[in-house]
Amino acid sequence: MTIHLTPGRLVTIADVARAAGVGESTVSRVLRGHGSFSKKAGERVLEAAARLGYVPNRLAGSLAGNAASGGSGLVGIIIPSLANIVFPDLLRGLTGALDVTGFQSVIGVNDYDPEREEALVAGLLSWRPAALVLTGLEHTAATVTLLRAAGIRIVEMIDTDGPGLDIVVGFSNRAVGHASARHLIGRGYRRLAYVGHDLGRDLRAAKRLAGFEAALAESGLSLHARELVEGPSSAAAGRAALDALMARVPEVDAVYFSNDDMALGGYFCCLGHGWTVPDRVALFGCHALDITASMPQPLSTMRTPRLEIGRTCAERLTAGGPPGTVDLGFELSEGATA
Amino acid sequence: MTIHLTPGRLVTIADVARAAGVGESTVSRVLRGHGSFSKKAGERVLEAAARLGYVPNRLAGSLAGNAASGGSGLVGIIIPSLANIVFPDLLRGLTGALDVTGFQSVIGVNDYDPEREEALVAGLLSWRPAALVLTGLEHTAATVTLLRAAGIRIVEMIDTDGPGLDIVVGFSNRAVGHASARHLIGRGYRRLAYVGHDLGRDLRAAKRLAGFEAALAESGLSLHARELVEGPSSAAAGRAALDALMARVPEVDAVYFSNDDMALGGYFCCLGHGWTVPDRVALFGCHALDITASMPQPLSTMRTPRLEIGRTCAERLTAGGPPGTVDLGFELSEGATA
DNA sequence: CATCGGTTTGGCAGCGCTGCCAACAATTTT
DNA sequence: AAAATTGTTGGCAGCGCTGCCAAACCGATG
Repeated sequence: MTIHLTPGRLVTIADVARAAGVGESTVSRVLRGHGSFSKKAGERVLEAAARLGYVPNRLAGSLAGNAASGGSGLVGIIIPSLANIVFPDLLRGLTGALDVTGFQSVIGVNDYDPEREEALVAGLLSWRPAALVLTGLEHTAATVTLLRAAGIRIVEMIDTDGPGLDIVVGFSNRAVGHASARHLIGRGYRRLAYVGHDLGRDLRAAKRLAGFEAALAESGLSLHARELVEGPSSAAAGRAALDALMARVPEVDAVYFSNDDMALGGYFCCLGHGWTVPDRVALFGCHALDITASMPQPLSTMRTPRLEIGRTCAERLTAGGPPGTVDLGFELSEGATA
Repeated sequence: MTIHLTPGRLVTIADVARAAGVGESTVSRVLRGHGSFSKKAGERVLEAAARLGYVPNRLAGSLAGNAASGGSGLVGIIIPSLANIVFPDLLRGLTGALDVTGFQSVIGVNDYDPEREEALVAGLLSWRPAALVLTGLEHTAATVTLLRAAGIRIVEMIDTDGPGLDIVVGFSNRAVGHASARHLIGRGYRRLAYVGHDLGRDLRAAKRLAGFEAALAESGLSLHARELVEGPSSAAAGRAALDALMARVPEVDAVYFSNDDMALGGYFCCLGHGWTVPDRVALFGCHALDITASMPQPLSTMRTPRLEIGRTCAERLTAGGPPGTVDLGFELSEGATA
């Protein structure tokens, strides 16, 4: 049982109406700047609301007003993780743009688990959000059913490799992997390895690897080795994995990492062993995290437009345009490690 | 039996009641497992709800139940930034623990701006959250008024250096700074400098510096130099700042950074210059970010219990205990850079 | 002074749900 | 067999707000 610091009822629109000597509807009109009202009524309402410390109850507002039509002014957001700065970046873009338009963000974290996503979608829908933002294109059948029945805008962000439900904003992870391989091949590397984290869960990383391998195949090459670690991406995992990989297949001349934090760990591994980068081994990451630009040798990686993705999601959601995919692309960050 | 629904309208409890051949209250009772109902009624309701794809409307539920009972099942969270992994970590602890108890998190980011925090508090309160979680102890007078009037649980997290409004969960930033200085002094460093970011905005960092300087004073020392950069903490800022600092006051033998990411940037600076750490200059950070544990020389820093803070906030919020401060402390992460 | 277009206003019916209560059914007790 | 007990059930009044509508009001016009 929650202890209330101050007892009693909160101030309602009826209280304000009484205090201002007007009707409830007038208060509502004044407070939302909707419809017409006299200057005098406006002043009295504003004064009374301020004096009483009125805070509108959007729960009630949403129930009454938009029940059938629009939505509640809440936008549900589901991301797979908060541990990898990539997702807070998306969130940053989203909340920044959403705030401006008066929407609040309700977030859920599904730990890369589709079942968990399903539960979160159901939970979020119960708040009758104006829209839902999901990460990636892969969802359970039940999730899709829920989403379809909800009748609201859906955005799937980050990944454009496949059909979306409504609006899709991101970039092609396959193309990122492909371009990364092209870059490494262009630099003359031939014994390429992959170091990554849990591919069964991080499907975007899996798509990047698929694109990477496809590009290799086009050049008559194939992946020389791979080292996968359990669990999420991290510098520690990247360091340990590169360590194991190089012990096992020392002839590897370039490594593609699933993520910049993995690659940073790899770089630390090289520093620890005294290996020169990129001569002993070249390193290539993904996402261009801020940190990796400050390395003594800036990491060679792909800059993905995470903030813009978030921002664009918010815009499309509120703009009311047609469904479709927005590909925001990516950009080589040349660096000095590959 | 086929139920005809008006297109556009979502399934309501009344639809389920009709389909199951029971009353609305029975549906409500079954769906929430509240009160008593027969096994048969339970089955029919569950079947009908599943068949129709019923998703409860918590907006309506909260409105109805809110009068006496406590809150909407929404918890508002305000953090200063998403760019620094410290705050996503807090969020992770919070949402993780909140999810389990059926609460949803509504988040706001105030960019270290108290005015913005005030606006966010007002906005969040309009959703009648069951509780509000803020970062730090410093708020505008208007924010405090709003918070007091809201009559809900308030948690202020991360900082325990001062009086809180209700529940406070965190650690003493002053003590962190103090202990960091003690460590450096104990190691024999005497020409200590500080490298930090915008202190006017990040008040916790300012408190750490105050504690640091206090410890120096106790040992008859004082800060030998300081280098402050505009804007938020980042590796790039740390690198640039250490660079500038060492050019200006090369005799410095140890540097205390406002944050681990700044310290990481400092380490990169040293690597770039070929300075041995800690012999040429010792580095000490704050927060023990995962990344810094994987450095060739693990960073010397203070581990702050961010996940636990988030988790504890969630627990206290839902537990209904008395107001008070929970100091979760911190821990030296000895590392090899100081 | 009655009439008229326009503006301003308050009352009231919901929005979907829950809590309460009275009614009813299914037991058990006497 | 009647009474007392326990277990179920549906109806209905709100929760605070908004949208709609008819009424009241305004100055200006004929």
